[in-house]
Amino acid sequence: MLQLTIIREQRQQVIAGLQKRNLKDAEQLVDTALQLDSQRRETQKTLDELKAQSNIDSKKIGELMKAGKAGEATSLRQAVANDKDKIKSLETELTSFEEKLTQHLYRIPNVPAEKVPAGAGADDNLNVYEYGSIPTLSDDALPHWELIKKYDIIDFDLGNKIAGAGFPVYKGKGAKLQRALINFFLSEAEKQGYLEIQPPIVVNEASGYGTGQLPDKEGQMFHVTADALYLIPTAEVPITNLYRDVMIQEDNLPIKNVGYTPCFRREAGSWGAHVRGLNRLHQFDKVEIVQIRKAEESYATLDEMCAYVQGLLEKLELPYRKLLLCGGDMGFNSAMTYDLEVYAGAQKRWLEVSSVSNFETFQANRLKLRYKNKEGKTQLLHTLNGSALALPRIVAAILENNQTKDGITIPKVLWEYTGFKVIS
RNA sequence: GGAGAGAUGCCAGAGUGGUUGAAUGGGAUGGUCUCGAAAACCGUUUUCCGGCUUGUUCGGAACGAGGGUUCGAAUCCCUCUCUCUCCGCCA
Repeated sequence: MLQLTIIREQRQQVIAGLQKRNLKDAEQLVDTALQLDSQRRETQKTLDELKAQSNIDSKKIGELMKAGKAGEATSLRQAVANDKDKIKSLETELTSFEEKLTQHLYRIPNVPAEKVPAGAGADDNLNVYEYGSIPTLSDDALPHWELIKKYDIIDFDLGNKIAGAGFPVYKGKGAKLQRALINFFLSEAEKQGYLEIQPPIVVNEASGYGTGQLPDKEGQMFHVTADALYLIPTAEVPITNLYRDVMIQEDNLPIKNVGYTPCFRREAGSWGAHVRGLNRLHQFDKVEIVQIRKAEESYATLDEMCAYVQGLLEKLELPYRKLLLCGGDMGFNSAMTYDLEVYAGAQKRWLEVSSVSNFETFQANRLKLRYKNKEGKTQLLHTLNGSALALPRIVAAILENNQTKDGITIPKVLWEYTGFKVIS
């Protein structure tokens, strides 16, 4: 949620920023917020004055009663009673303005950072870096959904039987490869100073609002209605919400957390012909890194986090490219996002395996996540997160790119975690 | 699942319906003292919203949450949430 003070003080910049997201009604969104805000303030002003007078009168009544002059208090009591009705209706009005304002602010996405290019969609993203060479596979190279059958390591039919489409079952070396990747990612993160967190994989409604999944995206989460819980779409939600309503000691900054969790996504309406095999699932595993930083260092941190994720891909010997997302392709909450995509040789496609974002104060404002600086001033912190990494597409790329006549070779760096070097 | 107890500031813990934003103790922090430290003593110590004369300023709000009674509620009433203890069940 954007900070109202910023909308007030930098109206033009906010509008211009939102327009980079290809929002046509940016100006109207901002001005409606400003209008609701000024109505709210006006109402509060009158209300406060009325309450101040009524507080004074009540105090006087108290003094008169103490002094045993109950008779003299009668007329004052009448006056206060009259004001009470006005106060009540003004309070209702104020609450309604506040409610409308909050609901409205929930609908305004974050303002993209200066470096973010304007654009409507994926075509306008900037390819800022490429690593490795595109693998040249023989003509009979198999896509991963064939390879998993050939080696019997991941079974979609079994998953379909016990749960539904998009819930694969990992077997034997397939399961071990999952476990190895998770351990590899967690160990690497720990070496970088991230504290491992194992959070619940369901969250309550307040947490959904805290990180911006709610309102709007409830259709994308599995909802346990009987208990008012949501299955998490990413570890970002529980981990970032650990710091909801928290005033952080400056000495404890920066905060660096890493967590492995299964992730659940309904992916309603996003199934198409090109979404096969592991490319898109309802449940998948992911290791997520989260950082909480002071405003002045958050962009350096964004670079640092990208560099870390890129390092993982390089260790896994996967060719990748790094995209700076344009305004129109960025998530609702983000101020700046880099996507990392690996190349899957048999599908001949780039697959997004990580998305690293700086949310600036957008989440912190909702979360009330703050710290007190050296001057004793309370300030919102910046939140950042990134996948490091999402498993299924990494597995897909490893399977496709590393296939040989004798089986699939496992990247060296994983050997100590898998205990085997080849899937055959 | 059954029975009971409770929820107050950074923590512990008071609080007859009328200067209680809140006693007291602890912690933290500034100062005095000291060569330095401890002790002692004296201060300070929540957050949100609004106004303007942007100030060591004025007003409003907050004692789990939401309602109600009252001129006035931390204090009385109702609903909800959560925590703890005991019993039952159980990985």
